Amino acid sequence: MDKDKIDKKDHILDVAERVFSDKGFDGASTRLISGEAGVNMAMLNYYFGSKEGLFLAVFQRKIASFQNILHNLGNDGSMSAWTKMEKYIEMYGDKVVNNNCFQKLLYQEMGMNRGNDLSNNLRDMLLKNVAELEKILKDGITAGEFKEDIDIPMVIATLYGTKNYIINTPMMSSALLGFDINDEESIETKLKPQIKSYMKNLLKAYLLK
Amino acid sequence: MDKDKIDKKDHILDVAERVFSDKGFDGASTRLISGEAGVNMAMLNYYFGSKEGLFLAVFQRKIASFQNILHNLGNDGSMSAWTKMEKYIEMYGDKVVNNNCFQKLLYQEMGMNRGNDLSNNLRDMLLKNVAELEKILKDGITAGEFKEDIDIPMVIATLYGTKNYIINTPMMSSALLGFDINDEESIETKLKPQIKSYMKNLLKAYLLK
DNA sequence: TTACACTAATCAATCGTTTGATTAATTTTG
DNA sequence: CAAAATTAATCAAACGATTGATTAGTGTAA
Repeated sequence: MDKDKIDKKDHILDVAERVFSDKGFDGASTRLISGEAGVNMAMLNYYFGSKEGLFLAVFQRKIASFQNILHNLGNDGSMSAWTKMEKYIEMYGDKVVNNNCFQKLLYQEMGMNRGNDLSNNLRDMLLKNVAELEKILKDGITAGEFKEDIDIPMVIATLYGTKNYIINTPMMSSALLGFDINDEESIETKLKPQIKSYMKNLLKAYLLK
Repeated sequence: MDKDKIDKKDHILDVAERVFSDKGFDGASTRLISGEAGVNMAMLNYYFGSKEGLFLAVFQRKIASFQNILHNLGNDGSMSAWTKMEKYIEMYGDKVVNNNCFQKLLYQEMGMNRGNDLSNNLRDMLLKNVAELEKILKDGITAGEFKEDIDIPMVIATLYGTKNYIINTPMMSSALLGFDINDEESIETKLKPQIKSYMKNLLKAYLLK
């Protein structure tokens, strides 16, 4: 069946996503990926053309799902700007845990100075999400809800930077927070509530008049 | 002269620091590093034993200088907790620009899940810096200067995370901020003042009663 | 001479990729 | 329908290139 093929490709992508995010692009060999996925090495090239093609496919699979999640939020006129921010924080707090291995991979690659198209694609993708945030913040200012002198780009850097710091340096954040960042239950019961609550308080204090 | 040897080693370390931070450990080949440094490939092993030894040496050279910078701050009783925080932010804002290529390398390596001793050493080193911040924040609470329900680990994550986000993903932050993050003059005249001012305002709103 | 600094050449290992052969599945043909 | 032809999926083996590392030898200064 065709279904099996898709499942198999998907399985390879799952494994590749994990291995890439652990070892980085250069550190993850095709032998390791194929080995962990339980498929023949040649299948990677058969399906994805090349190692870079596989890497790209890992991202492209996710990009679509990220695309239109946020767009509805910014254009909803019935909510106050701050309520939108709270919704945004809620969503982003959930994304932290669900896709933390992909998020790690994403920002790892963004940090590299590869001349690839990939880097540009990723940047544009992220900028779309960021644009929604910008819109919410600007609307909040013009509506008189937020202070006029808030630093929008920096707020965005804080929002994503705080999250990245926690999930990208688990050794540090585990020691800081007092529980294991890599443990799924701890993430669900401790990290998610904590980061949501903190971020709301932090931004409430900074943004609201 | 022995001086020449030291200068040469130092030159190699400078180059290695930059190349490692650009390409990552696995992506940076010894041929590339030696080529950019203008030395024979074998000199890397001659001086540093191995590629990993070179990598380690890049860090060890910096670690010492980071060690005792912050310690004086926490134990100065004459300053208020908030003044200490401001001093901390000033210092950290300067560090952003001066060592941004090393900082990138540092957190790149911290993100990797290598079982190395290096990762543990780096974590311990960073935790020492973090401990000073923790002390300032705790003292501020007991002194009645800061709110009692502030989330100390999260504040630290925000402080370092915001900085890391900006310097580790220059493609994103350049687009966000509207100027080139990699341009030294822009960093000096724009980024440094902006990040200092923002971080003070942000934390003032969140920390102070 | 002796110890050190340095180089070109070379090493085995591993890299990503390609190959030719084999099997499984599908389509076409009689 | 059944046989033949075609395509897709999979594999072990090997490819050339590159990796980090080592060697044997050259030059140099004390």
